[in-house]
Amino acid sequence: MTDITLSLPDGSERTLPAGATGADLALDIGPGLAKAALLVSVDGTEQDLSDSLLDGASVSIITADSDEGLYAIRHSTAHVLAQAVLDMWPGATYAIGPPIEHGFYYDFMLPGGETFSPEDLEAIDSRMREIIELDQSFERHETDAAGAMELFADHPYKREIIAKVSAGEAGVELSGEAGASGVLSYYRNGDGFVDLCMGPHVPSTGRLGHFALQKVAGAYWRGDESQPMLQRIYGTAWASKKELSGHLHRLVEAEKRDHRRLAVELDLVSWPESLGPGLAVWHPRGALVRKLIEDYSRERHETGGYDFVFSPHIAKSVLWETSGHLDFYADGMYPPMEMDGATYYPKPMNCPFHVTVFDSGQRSYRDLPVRYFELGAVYRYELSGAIHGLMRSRGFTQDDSHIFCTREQVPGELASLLEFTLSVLRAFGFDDFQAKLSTRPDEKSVGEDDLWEMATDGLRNALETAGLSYVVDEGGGAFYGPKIDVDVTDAIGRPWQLSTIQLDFTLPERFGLEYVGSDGGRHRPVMIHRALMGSIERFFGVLLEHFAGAFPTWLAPEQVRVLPVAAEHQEYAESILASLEERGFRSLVVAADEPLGKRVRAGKVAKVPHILVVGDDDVANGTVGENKRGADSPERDLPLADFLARLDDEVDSRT
RNA sequence: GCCCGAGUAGCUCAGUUGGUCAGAGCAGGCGCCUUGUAAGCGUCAGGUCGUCGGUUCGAAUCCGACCUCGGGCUCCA
Repeated sequence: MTDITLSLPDGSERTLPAGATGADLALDIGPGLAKAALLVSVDGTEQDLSDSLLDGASVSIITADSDEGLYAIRHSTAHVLAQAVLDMWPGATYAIGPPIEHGFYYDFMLPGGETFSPEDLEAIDSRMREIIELDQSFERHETDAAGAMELFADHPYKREIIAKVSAGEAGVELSGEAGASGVLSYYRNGDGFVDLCMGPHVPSTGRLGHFALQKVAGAYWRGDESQPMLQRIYGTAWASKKELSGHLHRLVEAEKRDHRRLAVELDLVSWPESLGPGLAVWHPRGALVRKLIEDYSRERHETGGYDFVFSPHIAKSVLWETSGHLDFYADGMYPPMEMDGATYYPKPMNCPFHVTVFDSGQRSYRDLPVRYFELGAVYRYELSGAIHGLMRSRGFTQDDSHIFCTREQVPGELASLLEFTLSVLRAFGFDDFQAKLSTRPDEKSVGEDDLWEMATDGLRNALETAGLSYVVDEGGGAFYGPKIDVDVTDAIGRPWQLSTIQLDFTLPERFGLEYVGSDGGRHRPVMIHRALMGSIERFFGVLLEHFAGAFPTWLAPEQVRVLPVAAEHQEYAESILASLEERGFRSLVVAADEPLGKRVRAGKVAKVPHILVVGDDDVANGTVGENKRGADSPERDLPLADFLARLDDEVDSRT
């Protein structure tokens, strides 16, 4: 047998005996690497370490430091989960168990439709740790469709997968040649447990262990409501104990930012049970912040070339027939109301109303572009299980705009629109954006191909002009046109989809909109739908989580709290308050009925950005003591004028 | 909508195998304290234990239905 020569990532070459595996290679490079090795990448494809390497291949050893390594850990942990469950529930069958962001899941069907309880999770966890302790190896085997069908004779979901894969219907893109060649792979563990799996896996169960089972949930087979409901177990898995505990800690931190919790704690919003699912009332402090957000939005639109319009909450069915909503969006609409022999629907969108405003008179090309803006409340019938605080509700207020322009104006409008969008979002402290371009859906869409193409190109150009990074979601567009969605990343790295810009050639068509061109002829305008914050309610919720309740000074419902040290300083405190209010700062004096420490704490808990403490020295010198939110220690003897100047700067710069 | 879980004072929660189990802290009212930077002391009031029905001598506790809330239902062997 001759030796084989392999190229390594650093450009060097290494020679090993023929038949050498990835594990041999890792050991040859060094014992440390051998210990850390999980997979081997061969010519860009991840494989098991036990696979023999071919002469001339370009290889690299994959450890938990890479996404691929971490994915293998999660995938293999899911495999152990299935092993434990099938071991503990005779007659149970399993479906799929992929790695996901931060972890993994596995879907099962228990005998007799039994379900998992939280106590079961503990028992499964223990069984998994036993399997890991045994350090069973993951052995890869290959077979053909018939062999696989026999092997998984008792497991209908696996058989369905086998049928699909062997028919080349699924998995081809992702599994590459495995699906296309008709070869099916499965893995067998030390104790005989077998799972259909394209791999690769870590070498043995002993390489796992830093995991936690998190929750049980129902999940439809293939995500399809008409399919059976499977029992899904979610877990998280990491390369080290430290990373696992770090992740669990981050989950706790995220929970602390939950807008539903903060909204109640900070007395902003509440959800009285008597109102119904997803319906909130805004308390004075919450309403104040919301008003500030809306005021800012109106101000920007006013200076941004928009005209304000208003529209009713309901309209007769003919409007929704003309718009196409009843054909394409009926599932998302509230049920109709019968009145005086006519049928009315609550509006799921504002666009048809804005169209009717445009259509109320004759338009000239000299009028275009026309930009209508409305903070318009819309009602959408969301599934009850989808409702979530302010983030997802059945009624919300869009910062909605519809722009009517000529085809020639489209590129310029889109470019300036995107710039406007980003500028408004930046004012609220977001500066990390990710865009998505969604193209024509396969079904349920209207309009001619060339219109879709032109619309899509217009959006793409706007993205490129703005220099925004974006991904393409093929088939993700609305029924009436392609769109751009803009996500922001919040303070703890979570993405939130806020803005949407959608081109629409069909609504002007449906409503027969026209303008008179310079040639004296009649032309059809192009329509652009867009929302920046999307839903004001949801945007408020996102801000609340982003800032963890500590709104920047310009948005804080209470900007300054003045605390007299003792009753004798009350008068001075009130004079400070007068100075603040004179300048429009939202302020409060809390009298010395309670100890200072307690009042400071109350101010901190309420997340007031500035707490002023005033005592004898301040009365004598016209100063204040400032205890600023987030500062390490208070600052004494600050001249009032200096503090006011700082406050002005802070509000002006929106920090 | 479907699966799992939860629902005790305004908030956070305790309540062992059904039998003084209707409690605590915070918040709130009142009084004392007059305070220099994250909880001073005392006292009072607050709940049909989500709702309705059932089992039982007896239910916050067990069973059923409903309501509301939470998690999940696109991540493809």
